[in-house]
Amino acid sequence: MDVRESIKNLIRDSLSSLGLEMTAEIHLERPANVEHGDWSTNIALALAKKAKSSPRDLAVQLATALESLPSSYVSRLEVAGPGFVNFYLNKSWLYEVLLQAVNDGTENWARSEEGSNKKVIVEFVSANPTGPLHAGHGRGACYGDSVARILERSGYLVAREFYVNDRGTQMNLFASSLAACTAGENIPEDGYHGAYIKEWAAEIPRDQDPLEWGKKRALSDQREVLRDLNIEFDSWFSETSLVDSGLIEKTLSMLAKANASYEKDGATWLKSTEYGDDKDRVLVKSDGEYTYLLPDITYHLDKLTRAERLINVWGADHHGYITRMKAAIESLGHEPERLEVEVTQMVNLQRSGEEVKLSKRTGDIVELSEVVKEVGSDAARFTYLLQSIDTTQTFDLDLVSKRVNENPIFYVQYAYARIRSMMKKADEIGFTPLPLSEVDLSQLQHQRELILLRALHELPDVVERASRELAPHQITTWLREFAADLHGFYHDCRILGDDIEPSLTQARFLLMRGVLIGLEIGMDLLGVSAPEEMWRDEIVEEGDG
RNA sequence: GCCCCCGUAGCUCAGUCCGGACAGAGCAGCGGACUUCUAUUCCGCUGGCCGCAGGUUCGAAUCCUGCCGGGGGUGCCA
Repeated sequence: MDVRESIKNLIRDSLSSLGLEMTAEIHLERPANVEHGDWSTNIALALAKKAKSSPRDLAVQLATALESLPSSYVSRLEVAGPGFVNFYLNKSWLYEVLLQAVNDGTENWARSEEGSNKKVIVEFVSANPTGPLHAGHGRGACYGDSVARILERSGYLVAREFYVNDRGTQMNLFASSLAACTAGENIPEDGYHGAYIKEWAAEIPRDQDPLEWGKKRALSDQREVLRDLNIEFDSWFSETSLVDSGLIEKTLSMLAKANASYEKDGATWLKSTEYGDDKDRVLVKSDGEYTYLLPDITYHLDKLTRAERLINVWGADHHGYITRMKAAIESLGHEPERLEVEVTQMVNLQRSGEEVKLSKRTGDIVELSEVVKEVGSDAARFTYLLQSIDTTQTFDLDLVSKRVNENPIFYVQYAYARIRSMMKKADEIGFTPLPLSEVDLSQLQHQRELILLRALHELPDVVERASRELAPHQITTWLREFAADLHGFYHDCRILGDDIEPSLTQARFLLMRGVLIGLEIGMDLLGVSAPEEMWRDEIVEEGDG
């Protein structure tokens, strides 16, 4: 049983011995300050009013009752502040954490069954196949992939999906831009003017259709940079396929039958205002062409047949579509909650302190591939996942590439490399780790060691939270702190050496195995690599280059 | 006008979901620590009316309301 459950049970028993009904969930938290114990509960504060007692008095009563109960964990109790009861535990619970982590290994530690194999489709990027991905797409790409990894570790069956808008107005404009360029004519005013158009136009073989060729060109370009970022999609869902299969027409008749649409001014409209939208939205234009919305609704209906949860990652410029998409889903009898739209705020790219515009249509773009090439895949991913998607991000290429000492990814990777390096050394000098059961973990008494164990214990909670909140930056934050804990330990505590007690070497080596597992899991969830070694010269060259 | 996001240290950001004990970290600045398994490290100091004003609460950075400031959206474009 987890130490937390054990303590909660103690509290529950104590409260009932005091004749108090449990009305609230018992809240156990890790105090921010270590002087406040290993665990703390505010239950006395929460129940004081009901118990017609002062929080402080109630806390004292609770503590007294707790002390009369036997526990293998609790060594000391304390009533503090306005009425907190603080638990000071003996260290066995921390040693259990280490054993558990090492027993489970990277594959299984901090994994949960919370998702109980529910199917979830994470749809992200879904950029139009009309050009390369730009730096802004990188954020959604890294976020979506990391969310998928976190959900997988939380017991979901995850599919990564890319919706390809391979038909419609934008696609036609793209094709005509390419065609115009090939023919040496001016690109239409509302066409695509990016520098890549000229390059691509020059590549088109004479007998090829610009639209089909351009689509393939764009998709392969996008796929390549995503692969560089360590992102692989399970499926690329083509909008055209929805037309071919007749599903779009089917959606249209379903909406009509549900009385969710109507005809006006020669167009077909969705009654989205009935679900809180500002205005009704056009599904079929008066010229008979579909708007983007209708195929998109069809696509979402299809996804609903394939998964229980749909998670979409959209850029901030699409937030207005959430209401209409949910309106469509709900009007056809589905629960709108099954669609969760995560909106990523803008990325402002800087280089030499100068703002760089992202617009694909002005042609003044910084492509994602440039970013990856300049700062590297790991640094790019880590940087994109450094903060909550709710905040506008300033991605400074100079900072992330040149000034490595300001770049947290190296700090974390270096922590990993240091342990690897120590283990290599251990191997060279013929060190043999004892079997788990023979290692005397009570050797681990140093503050640095205990801090590491506490941090390791947090990881499953952090993963659970990241999964619940769809927030990879929780992992990033933990990883940075955990790496700091490791560096502190590494500085103060030697592992190998003639002057170190062999039993202490064994215990610390085991500790390092546990830390390695924690780092590997964290880095895997972010999709960054865990390097065996890192050398200064190498980095300096990379930073200057 | 309406909708979404943000406003916490000089800078970049955690913490806000689910209210608790003196508000944290990195970078920048200042000062220290390498005969050791990697100093890309470590330790210390400096630095905050948590945008403003009310409200709820024993208790608010966190919840509610209203403002102010910044960004984005608001097409029979995607």
